[in-house]
Amino acid sequence: MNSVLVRQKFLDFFRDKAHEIVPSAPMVVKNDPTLMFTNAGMNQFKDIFLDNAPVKFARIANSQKCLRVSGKHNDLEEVGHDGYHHTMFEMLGNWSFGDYFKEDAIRWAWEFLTEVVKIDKNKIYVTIFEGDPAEALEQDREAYDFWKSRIAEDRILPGNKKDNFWEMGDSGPCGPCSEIHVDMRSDEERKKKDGRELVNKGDPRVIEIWNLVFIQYNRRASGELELLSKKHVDTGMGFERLCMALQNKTSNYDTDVFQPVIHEIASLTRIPYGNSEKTDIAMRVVADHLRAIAFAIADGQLPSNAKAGYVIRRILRRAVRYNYTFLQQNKPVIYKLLPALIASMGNAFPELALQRNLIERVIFEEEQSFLHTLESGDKRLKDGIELMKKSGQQELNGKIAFELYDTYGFPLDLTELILKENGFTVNKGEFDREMTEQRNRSKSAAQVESADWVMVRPGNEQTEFLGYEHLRAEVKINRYRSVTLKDKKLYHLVLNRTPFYAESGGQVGDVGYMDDGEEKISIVNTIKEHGLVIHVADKLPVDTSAVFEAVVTDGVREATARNHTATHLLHQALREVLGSHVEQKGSLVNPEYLRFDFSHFQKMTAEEIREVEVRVNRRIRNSISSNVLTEIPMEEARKMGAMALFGEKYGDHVRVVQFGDSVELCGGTHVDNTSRIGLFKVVSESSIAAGIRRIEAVTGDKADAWYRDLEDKLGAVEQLLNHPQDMVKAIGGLMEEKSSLQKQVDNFSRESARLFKERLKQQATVSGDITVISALAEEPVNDMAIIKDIAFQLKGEIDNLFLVIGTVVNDKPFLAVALSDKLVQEKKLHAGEIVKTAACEFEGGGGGQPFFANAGGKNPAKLNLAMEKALSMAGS
RNA sequence: GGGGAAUUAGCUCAGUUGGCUAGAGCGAUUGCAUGGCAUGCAAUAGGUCAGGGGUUCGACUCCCCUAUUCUCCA
Repeated sequence: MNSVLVRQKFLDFFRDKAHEIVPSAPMVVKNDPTLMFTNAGMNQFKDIFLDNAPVKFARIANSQKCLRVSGKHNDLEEVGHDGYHHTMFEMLGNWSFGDYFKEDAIRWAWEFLTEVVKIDKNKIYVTIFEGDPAEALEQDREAYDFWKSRIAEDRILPGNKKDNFWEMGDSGPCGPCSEIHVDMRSDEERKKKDGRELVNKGDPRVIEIWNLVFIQYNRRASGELELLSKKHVDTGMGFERLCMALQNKTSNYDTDVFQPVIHEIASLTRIPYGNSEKTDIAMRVVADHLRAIAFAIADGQLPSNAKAGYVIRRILRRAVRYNYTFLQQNKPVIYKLLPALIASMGNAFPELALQRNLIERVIFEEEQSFLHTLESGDKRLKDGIELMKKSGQQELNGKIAFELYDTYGFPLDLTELILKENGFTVNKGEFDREMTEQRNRSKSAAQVESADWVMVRPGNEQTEFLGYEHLRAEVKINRYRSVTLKDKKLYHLVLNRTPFYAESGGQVGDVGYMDDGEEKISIVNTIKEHGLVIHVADKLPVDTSAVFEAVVTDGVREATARNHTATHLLHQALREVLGSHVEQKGSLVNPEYLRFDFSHFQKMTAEEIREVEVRVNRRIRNSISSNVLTEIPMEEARKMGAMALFGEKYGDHVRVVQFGDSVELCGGTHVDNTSRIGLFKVVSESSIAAGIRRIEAVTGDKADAWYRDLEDKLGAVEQLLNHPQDMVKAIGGLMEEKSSLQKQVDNFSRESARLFKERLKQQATVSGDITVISALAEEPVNDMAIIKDIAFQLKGEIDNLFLVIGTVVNDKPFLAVALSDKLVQEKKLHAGEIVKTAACEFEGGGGGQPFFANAGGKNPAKLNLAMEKALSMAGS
């Protein structure tokens, strides 16, 4: 059964059981500080489990793109070495929100596996939670009984808390789970050893394919468990594993999910798959990572140097590293695999084909830059090896290996490999110590402690957002908690209603204050977390049950709104001027300025930027009123021509913001008429990644200020030039004049230097076999650069020269000594030493090379003494 | 969020206790050679040593701040 059909059958099956089929949420998580990527199917329903969002459908099923590369689930280093670990994978899941529970979940899982996709019942084992005395939890008897009626009791295995009790995090919803395992071994092997002994024992052929989680508890921050009133089902089945089982393969990579890409790698590298263990691992790594990166980029997460973007970059780099070391590819090649990936997954995920050009360019550029990193690390390591050869060391200092890794991004295993090729080893103990230290530093720096929510007005009513119309409102506190990070203590307040806009969609959160007549609490930021609008305050009100007046700082909000509306107009103008390939890739809107990142492949020309400005400003002057539609079904919004990003959440009713022909899905705050923006000015256009450009612009007062600043500068220049008729011409004339004067000055100083040099030559006295010259340099040759120049010239012209020149610049004495090479060698004289000793005379210091040195001091009156001192050292 | 590092010619990079007249390769320009090209030979131009402060007689080099980039940890 091919993979496309498997996915389809799963969704069809649950559709028949009255489940709503929803699309995969984006792999990149927005608005959840605790998570960078979707790492399980349940992520997009977290708000429902936490009871922060209403249930729209009680039964849901889908296939969710997941990425496990950071945090609790981190499989990155395992990928490729076996047949079943992945960074990105699809999770098939069915959910019940307060609807069906253990019985139906178990019945349908069994029915799907044994009747729809027809897995042999005799190869299936299930596990149930065995209980945990420490938590006072009993064995999950219910699950056991429901299984008992379907499967032989000796195939129902008890599992411990680690395997069979699922928790979302340190706190939150949790509950026992029941796993379904399939024994994929051959008949003979199965006869030899009972499969039940291999369940959860790491045997790659006896694998868990489905986990049914029964959410019935909530864990409090204190660690206590409380029973939930509404129970939920959360299941997850690894799509790739299921395909492997159904296609009777020994590895996920042998299924039709990966084989097209692996074939392509084999043909590009001219190494057949199956050639050797090492090259096979590398090909699996590349195939897996390509998928993860391509989907991440399609979901809008570009590789970068921090946070989520950096995680993506690291995945790509791991692929490049394997490609480089084991497949001998030292040129970018991974980007060439995209067509193969699109051929196998493009149907289920159209975003891949639509963004192909961008994805290829980004991957190409990243490959190139990392290959460069590897090259320079390689060079650095080879330098270290040369040193070891000279000193006869056998083992590379672990600190050096760590430095290579930590600072230059050079992987340890590559260091070890190269050392081994040269007959050396590395001290891994030292390396690990450095690594542990690094970890501890980070941990102590990133400590955030959130206390339990204190419910002031229980009932979890949704916060009503009033901010589109109002900047102040009477509000009450629903709940609050304290948050401690490092030495700072802040308070999170959730209100029944609020005029404050929470940071979202690139627009920063509102600031302002809350006042109950007794005290004024300032709100320093507003953020969104798990569907809650959180007002961040620096102190807790004395009376949390009071009625407050909540007030948003309005000048700031108005400035932000101007920038947000201007962002929409900019987006529209860019598409008109550059073409419809322009897509939003990131946006920041704050009171100061706006920043807009978009896909485009060349630097914008000055004319294009100007044209964009003209178009935006024209629309501002046309005074276009806003037309905001709320609660519009997604389909309708698309019909209106709304520019939307991929992967809105399921069943979403969206808000559409329209200014004339500019139609966007947007939850942000806007001005009611474009004329309120006043003025728009692009202040910079730059590149932030391959195929992505960034525009920064200002509006309103800030744009005024920009032009005023320019005016001031021009005014100042004009004044300096005595108000010429044509400023450009005047400056051009000045520049020309300057360069001709400069030439004259150069000639003069060259001439005075030449004269000075001639004078010095005439002053030369011969003492023994040494030609001594000593002189004071005065205007216009009292310049150390000129003196140096003359000294080097004389050194070339006179044999056995001993030259001492003194001068005074800005009331400070200077001394230069030049010796011909012969004197240095034969008489063991050293200008640096001479100058150092002589400089003591005028309270200074100096140094230099044996043949030329200079010194400076503080007391110009003693310059003569210093020169004499220097001369006295001529020896002879 | 924390640690480490980098920023030198158009590009890629050297510059080892603070003083080597800031260099190399590629590229650019010019001239010469060749019927033309690949190319070869020769010469020339090109630098606020990221920006700002400090220490010092003297800073590309040491210290502090800022910006940008890279990298590791979370």
